[in-house]
Amino acid sequence: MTAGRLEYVSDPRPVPYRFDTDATAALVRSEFGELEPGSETGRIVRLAGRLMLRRGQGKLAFGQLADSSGRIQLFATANETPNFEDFGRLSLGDWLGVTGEVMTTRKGELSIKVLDWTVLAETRRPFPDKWHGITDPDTRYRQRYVDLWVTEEARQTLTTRSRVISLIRRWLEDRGFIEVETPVFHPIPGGALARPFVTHHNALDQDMFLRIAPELYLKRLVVGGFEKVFEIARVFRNEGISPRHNPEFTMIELYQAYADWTDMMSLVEEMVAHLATEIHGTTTISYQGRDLDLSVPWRRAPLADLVSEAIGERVGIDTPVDHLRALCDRHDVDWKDYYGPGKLLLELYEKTAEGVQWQPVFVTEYPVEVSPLARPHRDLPGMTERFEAIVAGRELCNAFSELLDPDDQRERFESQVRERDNGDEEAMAVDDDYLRALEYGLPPTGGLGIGIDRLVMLLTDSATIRDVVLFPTLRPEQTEGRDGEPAAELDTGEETLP
RNA sequence: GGGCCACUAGCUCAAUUGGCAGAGCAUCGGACUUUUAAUCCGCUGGUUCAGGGUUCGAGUCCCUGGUGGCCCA
Repeated sequence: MTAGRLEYVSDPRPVPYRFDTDATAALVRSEFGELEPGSETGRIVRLAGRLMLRRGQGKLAFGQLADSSGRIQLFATANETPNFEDFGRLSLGDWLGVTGEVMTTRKGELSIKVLDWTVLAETRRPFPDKWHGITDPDTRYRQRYVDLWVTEEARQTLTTRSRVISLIRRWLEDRGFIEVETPVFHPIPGGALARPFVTHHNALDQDMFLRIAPELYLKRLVVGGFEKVFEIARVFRNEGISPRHNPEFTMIELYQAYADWTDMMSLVEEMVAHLATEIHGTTTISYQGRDLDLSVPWRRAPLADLVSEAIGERVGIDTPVDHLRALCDRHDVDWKDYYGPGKLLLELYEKTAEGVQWQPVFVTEYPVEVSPLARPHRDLPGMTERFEAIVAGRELCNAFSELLDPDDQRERFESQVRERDNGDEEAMAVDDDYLRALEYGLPPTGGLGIGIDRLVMLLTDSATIRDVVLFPTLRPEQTEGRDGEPAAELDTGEETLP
């Protein structure tokens, strides 16, 4: 670390409080991309960014200025650049504000001839190798502020993520959906089968749960008359970390009154095809070296059919429990005594059939037993009008015709409580206020939840969710205080008992 | 939770059979008026993840722990 390096520069000027720019690297390129070698344009521009390459050349110096749009060469001369000696002493990574003339060098490289410059911030820490960057994944995620400068794919992927979310928002708003915000603190965790994070509100002296899904609040809003709503919701699930799981992740959930699950299928496939076209210009993309055809329509296949196909014999919700258990044993699936046929069928599906699907498929007809918020299938007893979209072997979304009947919903909740008593820590609890809302009447409604992180993984060809999350959850670093003492414990304001 | 692998300078990586811890880049000093990861000369820079063990001698072998990656549950 080089502390206070710029104190030794012969003419240190104070770091300004603001710096006006009127150009970016990309703007200069697009406007002057086709200049002949040796051109001088007379056009003066002001831009700012980090110095990422530097080449001293005696009475000349070259550099590369990087901003959020890209990079462009800086050209400094002893005659025309103020404080030329100091310019040559800048470190890779220093932030600069530059005023200069757009020109090309003798070799034809588009450049900014530096006519004035100022340091906007010095880097006290050396930047990573200018060619190799950072390869250690842990360092990349922990020091994303460095990674974004030295790993071009990271910058592009995370920029694409922002773009995807923006496109989704616009696409839904164009279809009459309104965006809402519902509570993150839930008194009762609900809306999904997952273990929550628990926290505590001191003034209310009450435990709260970070939401595992916004579903029940959004359906309350449909009861309240918001006919088309969506929320881009950060949700929190207290489970393991893997290439496909981050404890906090982003879902988009939407609800549409007077619609059913078939409307949700159309909506998903059209929206995803739209996103692929906007991002890639085509609905046929490549993911992890394999083609992925996102063109509408996607295949539809009942869950029981896919299981039957995978295990080579016909099974369904009416297959005897003993036989389903035997099949689970044969396919190395753990089961519990309280599992009914629906749960056994789902476990078999997840073990044998889900991962082998590559092209998009709507897996339809989920058992009532494992779908406590979905409406019973209009034709098939024991089934619900629920589907998941599987793309590249992974769940992309979950959707259904919403369960409307408060009496049925209460029974489903109570069945969940029995599962919890049996030891299933992911089972739901009874939410009386939600039942009260249903008693006021929820109209026929289609609901849908999409995992944004996984969607962005598909659209950016990312192998791990950590590559599409700016700051993925990591174990805390062993930190030290300034004097090498262990860092002070965080004071939570919690009163401790004597 | 289980298995396998990795961890060496700020970054990227070497180090033969267990035998003086090295290079490139960055940093720092110097040369250079058209460079393109510039080039050239020089100087710095190490708790080899931590602790223990074996040994005349450990980056290397053994044990325990840490962090990360991949796979499985």
